[in-house]
Amino acid sequence: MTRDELIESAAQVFRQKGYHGASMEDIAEVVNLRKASLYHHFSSKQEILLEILDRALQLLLEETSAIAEQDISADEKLRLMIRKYLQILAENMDLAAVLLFEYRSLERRRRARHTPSRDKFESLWRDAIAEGVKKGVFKCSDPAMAARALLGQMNWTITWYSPAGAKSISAIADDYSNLLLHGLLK
Amino acid sequence: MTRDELIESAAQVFRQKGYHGASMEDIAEVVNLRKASLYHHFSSKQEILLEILDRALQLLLEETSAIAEQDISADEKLRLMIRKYLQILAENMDLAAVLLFEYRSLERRRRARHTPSRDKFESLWRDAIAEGVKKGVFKCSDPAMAARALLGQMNWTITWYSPAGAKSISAIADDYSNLLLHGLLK
DNA sequence: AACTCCCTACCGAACGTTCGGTTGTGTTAT
DNA sequence: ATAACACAACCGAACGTTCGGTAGGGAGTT
Repeated sequence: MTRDELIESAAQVFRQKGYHGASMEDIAEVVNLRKASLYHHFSSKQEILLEILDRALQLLLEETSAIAEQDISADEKLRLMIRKYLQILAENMDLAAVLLFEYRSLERRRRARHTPSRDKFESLWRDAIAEGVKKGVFKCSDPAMAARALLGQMNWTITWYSPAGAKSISAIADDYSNLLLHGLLK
Repeated sequence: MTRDELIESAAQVFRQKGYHGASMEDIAEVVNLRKASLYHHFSSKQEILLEILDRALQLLLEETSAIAEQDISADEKLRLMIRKYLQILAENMDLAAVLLFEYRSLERRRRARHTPSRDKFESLWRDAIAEGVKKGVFKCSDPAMAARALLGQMNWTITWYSPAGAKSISAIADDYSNLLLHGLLK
């Protein structure tokens, strides 16, 4: 039983029941172990949660920051970042859902350790938009708020998206991009 | 101690700790009662949760549907609905946060009773956008998805908004409206 | 006024259950 | 032999819920 498998299964349980609603026995059941055995791999339930959050954020940070560093037009960059973000979200729905919805279940001290990466991630989007404004391709009075609006609509996707649904992730990404860039008005 | 005060206080605790993370004693403490006394007003913890969700949704549904029925231009209607939605969210942050983030903690049967109102609420937004498309003022290939995108960014606001922050709710509503209608591109 | 009766609101104590976590002992693979 | 891994059994604490009972105020009767 690898650490990654345990993390993945725990994320699945946490996503389904919430952190406090899920017991160590619930997690153990998924991986066919007794709950005592989990303590051979992790020191506490909180450590599992932290590892899920760190891992999920790392996935998102790595791949989107690589795009953010590219030297391409601001609107094209945003399109690519949106697509990549949604892709990772869809490919790691359990991890991502826990990252987005169980953050507050992390106790103070662990949360303090995790938060800097979160801020760094948000600034990635803020900077991408601000860059477009500076270059004269975007008009936007408050890039920080536009970034949060965009992140909000993308994050919320996880509450309704299903791989079995009619729309593929890349189709959703295109819709989001067009909506964000061109708006609703004719 | 009125039922409304209890609901409000319970929402505050649920928002802070999550449904499963909050104990009946936590709630009782806020209203200066013993936990046993709560069972004079409610039959169970689940009933409290359901009542919070119903109440929050009712607030949102009543006021936004009144706007949706008005005979005004599609873009103006959307602006008003966005403003009203965010207003109610901000004025009832505890109730709203529980509605948005603790939905899944509601057990099956109670959830089944609550869900129809949710669907009705979402269709309100979908119809508002579809109406604009039909009248030729919006261009949008998938109104249902645009509605979910909009709801996503508005809902996410509750994760970062603070009444003490720099931006007022109506300023945020204007930003969201402009972004949604005109887009980011110059 | 004095009395009984009832009702709402509340509480202390305890119930059975489940929780996260520990301990000690086996089993397996190197 | 040794280290890694898994297990059964167990612990104290906390959980949601129940129960018997108390305090106090209003209504109705005498």
